[in-house]
Amino acid sequence: MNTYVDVIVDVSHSSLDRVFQYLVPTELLNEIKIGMVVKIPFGKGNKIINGYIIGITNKPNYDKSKIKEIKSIATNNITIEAHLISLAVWMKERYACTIISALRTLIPLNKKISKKTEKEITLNIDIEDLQKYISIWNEKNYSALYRAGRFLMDNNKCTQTQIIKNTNISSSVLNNLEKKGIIKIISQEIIRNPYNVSDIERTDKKMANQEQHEAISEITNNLGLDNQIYLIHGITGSGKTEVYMQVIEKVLEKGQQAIVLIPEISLTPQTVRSFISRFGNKVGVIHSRLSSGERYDQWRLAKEGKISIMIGPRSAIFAPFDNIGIIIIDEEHEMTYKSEISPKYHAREVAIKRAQMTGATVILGSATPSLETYYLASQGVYKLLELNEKAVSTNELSVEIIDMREELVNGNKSIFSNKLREEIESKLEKKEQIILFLNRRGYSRFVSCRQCGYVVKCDNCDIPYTYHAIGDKLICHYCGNAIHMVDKCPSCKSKYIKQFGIGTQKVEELVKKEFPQARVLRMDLDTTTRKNSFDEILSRFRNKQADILIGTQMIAKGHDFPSVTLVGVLAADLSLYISDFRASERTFSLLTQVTGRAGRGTLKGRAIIQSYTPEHYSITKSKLQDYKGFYESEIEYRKLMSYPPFSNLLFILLQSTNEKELISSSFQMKRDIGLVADKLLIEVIGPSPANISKIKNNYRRVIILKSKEYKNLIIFVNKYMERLGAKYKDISINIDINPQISY
DNA sequence: AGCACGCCGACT
DNA sequence: GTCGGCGTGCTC
Repeated sequence: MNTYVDVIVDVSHSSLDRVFQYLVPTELLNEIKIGMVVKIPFGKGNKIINGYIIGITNKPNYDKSKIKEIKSIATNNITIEAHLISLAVWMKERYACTIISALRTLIPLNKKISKKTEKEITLNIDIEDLQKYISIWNEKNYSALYRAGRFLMDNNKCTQTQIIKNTNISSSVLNNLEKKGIIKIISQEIIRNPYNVSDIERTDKKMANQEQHEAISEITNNLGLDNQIYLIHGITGSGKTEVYMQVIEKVLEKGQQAIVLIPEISLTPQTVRSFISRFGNKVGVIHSRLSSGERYDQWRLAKEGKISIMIGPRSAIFAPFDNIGIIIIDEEHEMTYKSEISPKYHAREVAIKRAQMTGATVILGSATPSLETYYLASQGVYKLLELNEKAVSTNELSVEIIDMREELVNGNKSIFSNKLREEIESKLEKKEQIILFLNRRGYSRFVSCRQCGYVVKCDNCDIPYTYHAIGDKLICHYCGNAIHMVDKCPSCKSKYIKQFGIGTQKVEELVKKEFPQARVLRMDLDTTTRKNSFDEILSRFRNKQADILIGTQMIAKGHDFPSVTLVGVLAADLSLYISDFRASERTFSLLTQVTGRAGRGTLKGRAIIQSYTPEHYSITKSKLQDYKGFYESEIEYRKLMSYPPFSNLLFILLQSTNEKELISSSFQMKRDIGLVADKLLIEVIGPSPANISKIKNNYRRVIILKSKEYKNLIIFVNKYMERLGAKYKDISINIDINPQISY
């Protein structure tokens, strides 16, 4: 009887996103397995492409005479776990992507994958004989040979790179030594290791405090019993990592594996270090800057069972483990968990799905959980575990909010309040360190009155207007409403109304002017483009080669600077009044994080938050580090406006170089969508200019579809998007469901 | 997607 | 007569 396989072909097109059947040649009968990648002839030209086996059968449901044979098994012998294939199918349904694009994201294929080799040098003669050679070389002034010999005395086994680097010889010297029979050179395959595990000192587990202990036993007692999802809401320094690690220890004892997701390794190096120092070479690390080869090595180690913990960014959720006990998502509120390229999956959602398929437990951890997650925890869908005590006693942090409107009234027009200036001077005098934070991200600007703090907002939406220099206009990005730029405050008639646009560069200039004695470092996207510049700046600051660090949100994450005793937030409002319903959430989270940088050492910490709207709840609640208070206010707003978690948003991004055509097409498309939206319970918002209305000569407009039912948005996409694409083929259409940043 | 087929106009 | 334009349709 013939054996056939169901194959997904490696071509990303919706019309090919279905099963194709192939005949298994007899010589491959015993090798073929579900999850395998095979080479198959495809199409009229019988072009050889990759195919993914997702099923095996004896009864083909296609004309037998037309079924072709598998050519061979793909190199690398990559197979995927069966449940990962189901996961890919789920991703197709959830994210309206092709199965093949889902499969591609979870297999390290289609990239140049090579095994890396390194030459290993071994001494081939006795030490005494080497000693003799060395004296001869010394006598005859063979300096390169002499240096190499001296190095080999101490290291009779080393790699070629090591000896070349340490002795400054060339490889021809090594070849010479090999010819003389003094050394042996063996080419060996090495596993690229992005983190040098052996360099990190091992540490034992710490004593858990009462709270940590309770969390650990709650989770470990229920491991494997159900697919419980936990939310650990733990304040900064409450020791979430210790809880993760002790849970993982139990998981490993059961012979199971763990996946730990972190937002971005370079931002949370300490988390990675502590995992490695606890679990050593059981840990695999995926780094965003890894080459595809390095990535493949980590993947293979997981596949072969040589590691049992995988740490990495969102893609690490696809680690090829076959017996997962726990999936941990640290800083679960971070937006990097949502992929911005197709398939636009959210790692948290995928993690929960994968856990459900495999019976694993999920831990979501954060000091400032996303509204979506905390809402589900409050509804009892997730189990909430709270860590309110500091695990390590740190000094108290006093946070003060400065009303910048008053500063203006008192004649202070500078970006520093009098209080902040005093504090900076005093800390400089005491040789303590200072962080100045200004989140100037993207092009976001808002228009505000310096007299009364009024922010000019759209009448139809609770969204501030965005200033557009072209036409000197104020435009609402949610409904497209536009008014002319105001010349005086609509609220108090003051003429001190203007758009805000101070960035970190300007701050650096002003700091140098006002505090000429201070040594200043600036860290933002512009100063960290070079490789390693990120670490360079951080370590220079940590080594006290500077007094003041000025930076954007990249300095807010879990860095430990024991000598920092003052954090100044120059303009807390910057991230607040951008055209995004998540602005408050992000502001609160950011302020909580950045103020937490002060007082981590033995000295008392202080934070000063400057704001033009100090009464806003995301600012007042961050002063008290009061997440629940913030949540209560924010969830009310979301409910009122019917934003997530009470609805789902589908962003349709339209782009074209032809502005006129784009505008008319966008209105026409809105009408087209309107014809079918009602019966799917979808509300259509827009079209309006995108937040960035033109990028690289492409004009951008957005239509937003809003629905309580996620699946209705998917139905809409599957049923109508292709048709819309065909109708409006001159404009580019991109969709994103529940994006983390508004377009 | 990507390739072959095919049905038309401009050439050797 | 035939070379090559791109519109159409199919891929196990």
